[in-house]
Amino acid sequence: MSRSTVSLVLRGSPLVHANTRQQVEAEMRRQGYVYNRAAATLRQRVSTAVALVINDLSNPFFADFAAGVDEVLGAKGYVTLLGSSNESRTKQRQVLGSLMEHNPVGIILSPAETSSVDEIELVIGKETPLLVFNRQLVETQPSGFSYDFLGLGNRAGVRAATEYLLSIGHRHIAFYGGHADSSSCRERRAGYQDALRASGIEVKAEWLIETTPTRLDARAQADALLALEPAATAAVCYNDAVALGLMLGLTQLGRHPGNDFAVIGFDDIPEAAVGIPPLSTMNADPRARGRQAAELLLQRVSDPLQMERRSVIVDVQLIERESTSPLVAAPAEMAASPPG
Amino acid sequence: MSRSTVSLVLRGSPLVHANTRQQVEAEMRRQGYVYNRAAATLRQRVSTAVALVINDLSNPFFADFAAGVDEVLGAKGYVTLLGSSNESRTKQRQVLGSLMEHNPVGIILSPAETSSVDEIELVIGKETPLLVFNRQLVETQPSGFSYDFLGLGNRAGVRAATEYLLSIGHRHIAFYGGHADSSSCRERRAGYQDALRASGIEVKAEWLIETTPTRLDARAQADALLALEPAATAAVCYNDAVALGLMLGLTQLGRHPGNDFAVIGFDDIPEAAVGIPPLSTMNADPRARGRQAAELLLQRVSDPLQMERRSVIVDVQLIERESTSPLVAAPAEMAASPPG
DNA sequence: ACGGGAATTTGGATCGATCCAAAACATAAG
DNA sequence: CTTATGTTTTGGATCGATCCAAATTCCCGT
Repeated sequence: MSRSTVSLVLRGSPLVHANTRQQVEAEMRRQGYVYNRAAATLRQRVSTAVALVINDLSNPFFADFAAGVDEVLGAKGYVTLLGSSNESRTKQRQVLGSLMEHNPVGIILSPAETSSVDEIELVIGKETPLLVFNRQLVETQPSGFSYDFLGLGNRAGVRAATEYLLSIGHRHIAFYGGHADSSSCRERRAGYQDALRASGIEVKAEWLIETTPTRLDARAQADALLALEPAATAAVCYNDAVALGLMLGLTQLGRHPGNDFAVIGFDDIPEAAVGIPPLSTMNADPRARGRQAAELLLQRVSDPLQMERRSVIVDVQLIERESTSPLVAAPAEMAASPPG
Repeated sequence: MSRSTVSLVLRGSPLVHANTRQQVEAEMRRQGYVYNRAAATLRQRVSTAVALVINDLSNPFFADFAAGVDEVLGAKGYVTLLGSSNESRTKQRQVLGSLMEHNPVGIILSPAETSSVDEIELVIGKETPLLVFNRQLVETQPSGFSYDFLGLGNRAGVRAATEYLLSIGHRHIAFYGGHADSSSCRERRAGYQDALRASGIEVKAEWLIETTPTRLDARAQADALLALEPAATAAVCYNDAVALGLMLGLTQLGRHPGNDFAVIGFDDIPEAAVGIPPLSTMNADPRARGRQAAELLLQRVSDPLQMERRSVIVDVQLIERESTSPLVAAPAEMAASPPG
């Protein structure tokens, strides 16, 4: 019964005799022994931890994503080290630094806005595999640093949303909300412009309305939409939070979204299905994205150098609800489709 | 420049000379050195990790709670080890076991339904401080095992909600939704009964209507409410999901919640504010609860034996919205109204 | 220049698990 | 009984940081 034999039992090695194994296991139970993974990690230089850093955990979209990540990591025997940055690059640096001390085999990062490649590399080094989710990192100078990326089809998705509005007769369509300096907002705007251009409609700057990506601000600035000339009859929104805020704002201004104005969002957060009216939007299935992110990272971990740097863009799906009625006002219809 | 000196620098010890410290720090930067906390933990037998196990991360209530926990832990230099159990006791056991291998200084657990004290103790031992959130653990046999508890004032909260309905004139009030075998549902029902009894109203069994705690089932069973004799004019719901489902169901049955029927929920999830109509509910501020849980646990960690086992119950606050209108078509009597 | 107390540095031993090469044991064949 | 062969077990060395007691250096007053 030497240390070595016990260690073999711990690792489930076939080298130990069945009898010996049983004795050891009995004694472990008797003592209430718990495996010390830190010690194993120290010796083997391979941990079973993965760092997950989220820019905004209280956003259900990212919370769901985190749940998906943890689901897969847990199933494969990894432990999730959680950190949240609250969109602060400083906090993000601290959190990453602190997590790095635990030697994670890889990192899944949903970065704070405007994070740069360099600042991330500085903290995590070149060795630890990194998977970036949702937002591209700002690349100030060409660096040899390589990471995988999982993102939403922002551009294609918003293009589809816009084309849908066009298909039901709208011609005066604004793009509402978001900060022009965030990469996802730029991409979504591009999709909007793609769709309009493809239909031969000129895109005017004043049809791009900026707000902070919150319900509150979106609601406050709703009047900017109605001030357009000619008046907009529909808006493609940066995300659902903005869209819901916009619908509230429009209602307060005496308009009836879903009736005399069409609104479409992005994300399909749970509130979207129960909004007033239920909000049409683009669904990205964040939990599935979380699972996918974990899978991608683990593939990279098992094979750090071989594969090319990957960039996976996932298509989002149109969810038609009542906030997008056809342009020509039809007799009011009863809602028939139950929310998911 | 021996190992020992470097170690002193790492720990920020005042024993090292300023010059030496600078040299060492310069060399660390040059090498891109990262501290190996596993090694330190191994020697000191004190980790900086806290395990956080959540029963349902995709529920915004718990996601927010987790965000609050991580906020405080991160600020105090701890790392959060995340695990989610998806309400499965088996998964919960696995996750706890796996996290224990990382030697956390403490555990914050929002337990899966019907988890027992014994099964938890079996996995985590008697040594690691435990803070249980939201649900009491089932106690099958008296055990010396001790843990702290942070919970919501379910009973007092629902009592307040019910009293509020009474104060605006309702007399036929049902308790709608939830499973009678979950501890939070029992507590909330008790609060409902407290309020009615205090007003001298008899509580009949058929006024307690069970559903699964989901929007879908709550919607499907709405007719059970209207079948009561005399018909209910108001319902206190197990939680917001149930309340929102109920409102949908009532609407489909031709009723108008907030107009000819009062509904009040519990939790104040984000959807509540944008429901049709906006839902009155009891707010528990999950993020603040998360912060509080982290504080409580860290207090215990810093002083494992001294303090008595604590059980903190936090009051929830009434949020008045439009789903609870006063009873208008009341059959006369507006006698002695209960204290507001 | 020298003793002495304070300031600073240092070499082993240690935490718990793993690696590795070698030892001990068992079994079958010659 | 020995050799050969395969099966189990074992003792040191190791990972990186910390602890601790002891050694070294520094600085001051005489």
